[in-house]
Amino acid sequence: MSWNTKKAIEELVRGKELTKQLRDLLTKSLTDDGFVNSEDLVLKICDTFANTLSLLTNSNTTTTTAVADYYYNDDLNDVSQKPTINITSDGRKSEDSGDSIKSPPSTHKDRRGSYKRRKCVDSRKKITSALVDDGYAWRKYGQKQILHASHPRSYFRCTHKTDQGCQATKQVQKLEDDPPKYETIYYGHHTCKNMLKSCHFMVDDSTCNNDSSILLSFANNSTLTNKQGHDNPFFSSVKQESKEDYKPISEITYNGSSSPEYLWSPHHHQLSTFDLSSADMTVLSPDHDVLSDVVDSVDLDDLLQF
DNA sequence: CTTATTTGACCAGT
DNA sequence: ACTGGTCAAATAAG
Repeated sequence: MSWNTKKAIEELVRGKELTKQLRDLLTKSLTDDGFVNSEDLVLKICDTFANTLSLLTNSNTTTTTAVADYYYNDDLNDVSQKPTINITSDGRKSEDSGDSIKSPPSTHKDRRGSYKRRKCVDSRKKITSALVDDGYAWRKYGQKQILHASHPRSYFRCTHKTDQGCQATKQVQKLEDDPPKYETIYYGHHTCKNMLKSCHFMVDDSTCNNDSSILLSFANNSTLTNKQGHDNPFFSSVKQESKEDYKPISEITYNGSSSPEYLWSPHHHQLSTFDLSSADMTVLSPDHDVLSDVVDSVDLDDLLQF
């Protein structure tokens, strides 16, 4: 068993334990109104972890390694066999825009644009078929028409930049119209505590070591509805970005060297009913993007610490 | 009222 | 000089 596989199993075990804690938390803190299936839902999440663990531990070495590499690969060039994964590893944000931005520029009143251009930044790229709510609270701070691009690029920073100094940012750009294709590039990592919007949960730090956190996206549309949050409080504050609808995603790319993020897909019907019997080893075949399935309903951020 | 978005200005890197 | 990333005033939304 490869190191990656071992690590994956370790993390899954930990995730499962954390989910159990979340279940306990939910059953205590939530009332029935609007969230009647909370326990059922979390139980399914637990099952997902259990199933994944089972798959990993029972499958052959080749398969598990492939899966693990999907998660942990930090080399952009190693994902050629996985076209939906686009990993970038450009290093760290140069010393930085943060500083130059933050430092209150002497007495000069207008220091707009006073920054250092982004360069060699730790980024994670995702390609989606529609704008996808990743669970974080973002605030748009700019939009720019990019050369040779048919659509403008939007710039977002974490809402908690000012109050918590969270440096996470992202850029979203529409690449194609038909079919719609969006590229989202994430820069930096969320250091804010309260960074999740209500459709996601974050296990309290006290339950995780090393600042690890597990994010869960309750995307089971068989038990929950998502019509602008009218039916379920867990979607109540999910907002749209750039006035465009969030729709199912077709592709996900991320930087495997950092933290895999799983996107919520409100129209994805398979995941919630994922079960071991139907998800036999064929699911793990190299031709099938099992993770894009799993990924659509579970949002794990910073699962990997380094 | 507070908070978020829009949009032109600004500036560093190329 | 051009381009892309950010700022912040103006504006919109809640």
